[in-house]
Amino acid sequence: MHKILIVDDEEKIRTLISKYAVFEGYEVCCAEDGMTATELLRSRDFDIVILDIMLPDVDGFTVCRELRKTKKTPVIMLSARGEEYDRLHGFEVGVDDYVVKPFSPKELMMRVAAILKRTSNVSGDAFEYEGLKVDFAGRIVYVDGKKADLTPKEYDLLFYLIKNKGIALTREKLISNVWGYDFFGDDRTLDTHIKLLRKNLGSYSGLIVTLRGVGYRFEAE
Amino acid sequence: MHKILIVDDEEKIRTLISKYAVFEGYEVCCAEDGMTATELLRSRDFDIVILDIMLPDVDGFTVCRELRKTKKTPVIMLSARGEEYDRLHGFEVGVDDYVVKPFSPKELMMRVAAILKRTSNVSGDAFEYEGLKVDFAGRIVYVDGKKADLTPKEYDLLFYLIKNKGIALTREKLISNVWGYDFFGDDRTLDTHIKLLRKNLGSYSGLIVTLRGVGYRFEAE
DNA sequence: TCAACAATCAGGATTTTATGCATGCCTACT
DNA sequence: AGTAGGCATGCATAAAATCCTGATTGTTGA
Repeated sequence: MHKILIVDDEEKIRTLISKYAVFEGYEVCCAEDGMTATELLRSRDFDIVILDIMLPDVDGFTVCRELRKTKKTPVIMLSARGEEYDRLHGFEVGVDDYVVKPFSPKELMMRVAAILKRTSNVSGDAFEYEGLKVDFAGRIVYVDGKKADLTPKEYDLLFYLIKNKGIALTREKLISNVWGYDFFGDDRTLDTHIKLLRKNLGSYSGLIVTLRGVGYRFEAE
Repeated sequence: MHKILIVDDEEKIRTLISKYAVFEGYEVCCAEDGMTATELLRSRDFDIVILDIMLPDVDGFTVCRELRKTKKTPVIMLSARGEEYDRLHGFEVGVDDYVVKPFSPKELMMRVAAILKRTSNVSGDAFEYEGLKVDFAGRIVYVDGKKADLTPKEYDLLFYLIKNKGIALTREKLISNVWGYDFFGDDRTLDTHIKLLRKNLGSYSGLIVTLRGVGYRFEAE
């Protein structure tokens, strides 16, 4: 179950979003000012934050910037109509999406779902799916609790696949991203590494799906 | 052209919205009470419904709830000022957006456009029509929730059809775009792939309409 | 009804991927 | 230095999956 933090000074808005979010099955937590939000974000882990720009004390951007110093929890900004220019500003701070007030709660929930789908499993510095775990910081792969012995290339390949899970990756894309744009090796090279990687993933080898005539796709979910 | 149903008991309101909607190029239909609206919604397909809460017979929520039993046509609710609490009630019923009276017709039209844009099938990287869903990024096709197993050609063909939905595509056009300008294969080749594709689409095979002497057209709506 | 066109079918041809093995490079250790 | 071992790569072959074709059957519209 995903945890959402809703930050807005208007009680009506908080309640509205909250209701929809609970209805969608999320665990909700609210804050009405920037300081409280920052404190909550520091002490607890949320899966996503819905953040109003205009807050009584510090503004939403500051909260976001502060958050970014330690975590990369996804952020959706709520901006009042006519604050469009903030959009550019926001991306520098690391905002994931924008919704302009007055908004449709349904649309907001759709965006939340979209972002969560994109970031689920890949929570910052680790990926986990059933018995498969990848520690990005340590470059360690666990298969059913046991360390799997991946070679550098195998790890790089797996890493790229996971980072783009659910997306059809062409052979070209894989090769140029894992090997480098200047690599002109044999096409079979990729096959071979996929094979080795699959072998190492044991029962999870099926997560790497072959797309004939296209490439591969990593499927977790 | 999108079809709108306007439901309101006040004739003045209906006319006002209607005028703007026609001006924006929508096809408009009106109802002045809940029963008529429900009947219309059942017998015909609209792209969006603008629904007043206060109606002479059943209220807007009931109409919406009834509608939701069979369709997911987007709904914009019109509520009189001071009925804010209804907002919270609305989510249970599946309302997409709210507009408080008195409203600016321009704003209403903007919201209509926003919702239509968001719900009109091809929303960026996915296509959805009833139980048929195509995830373009992942090259995955879902038929009634289940993954369909398309071959590369089948997928390419479907993709091209969807990207050009509503447009009559000649055989030549299809072949040169899906196979390549230099392909001089048999005409049966296209037939065969259409057949296989239809088979994979199951109950949605009818979306691919045969145009005798011309080619095919993908129809979603 | 007839002619034109589309749908269907099955199997051989073709394309693409998987696999196993050999090679050569690089690093670490002796 | 020399050497062993690990790793990336390339190739040959095996195994699939997918495509295409031509004959045949079914359907449509004038």
